[in-house]
Amino acid sequence: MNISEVAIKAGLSVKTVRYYADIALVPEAERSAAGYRTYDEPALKKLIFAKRAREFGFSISECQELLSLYQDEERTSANVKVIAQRRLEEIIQKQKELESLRRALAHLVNSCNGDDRPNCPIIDYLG
Amino acid sequence: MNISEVAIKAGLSVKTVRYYADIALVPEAERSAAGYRTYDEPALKKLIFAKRAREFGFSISECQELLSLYQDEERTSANVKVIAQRRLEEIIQKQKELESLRRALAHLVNSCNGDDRPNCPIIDYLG
DNA sequence: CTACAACTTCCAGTAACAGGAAGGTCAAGT
DNA sequence: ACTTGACCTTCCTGTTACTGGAAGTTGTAG
Repeated sequence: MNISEVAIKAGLSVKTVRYYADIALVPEAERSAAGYRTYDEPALKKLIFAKRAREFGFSISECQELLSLYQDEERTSANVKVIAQRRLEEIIQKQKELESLRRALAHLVNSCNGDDRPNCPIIDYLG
Repeated sequence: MNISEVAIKAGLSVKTVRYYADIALVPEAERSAAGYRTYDEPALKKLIFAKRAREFGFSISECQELLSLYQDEERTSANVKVIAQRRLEEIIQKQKELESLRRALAHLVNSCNGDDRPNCPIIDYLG
């Protein structure tokens, strides 16, 4: 497969696939005589894996770790779980922050008349 | 006030205050003979305003808009409210995304034994 | 033989700063 | 007067995970 075919199958952009090859996250399988990147099934699977991991918000380096574990027959599920749990905690933390922001901002927005006068509790709060 | 004093009072780093001056978000009030940035009370207030707005997740350019409105006696609260409401919607949208991520990831983490065997539903799901 | 699509590398830009180098300035202590 | 050390300046690089675009090469269809 050439890069555009594998990109479509993985649901990634060509740019992203090339980028993943550059940073050695998912290297191409081989190069054609003309220097074109070519991908095989295992490489495609890794791209799909990387894509899903990224969707969960794992960083590139976490994706590295996860991909290593993915390919490691000797892996332990404990190792995988630690990484996932760490990410889960981050998500929960972020949720807490967002919820407190949402409450405060919603309160301000609700108390703002939104009319043509200058008086505004949002501005007052910020200033 | 020199930059470090105003930075402390605004709860920002010196680097950030300098950056805000560079991008003209909150310019210094004047320069001393030696070329030092000096800040007065109004400048400090703007820095504090910018800091609070950033904490709500407003982008720098939104902070620009809000600061203009802050300084505009002719502003309408409607204009302010539009910006805040837009941000509120973004927060709510992000919350939805995070909640769906959290659910999916929590489910995977819960179903993973986390032992010394390679079998792992997290890896299975990603692969 | 000629388009034209798809490929390549390389460089710049994004957001909002942080880190650090090289050098000028200021106030205090000797 | 001199030195020391804290604080200031500008300028450049790095961060994250890509995206956009330029310039040049290759593959393929008509």
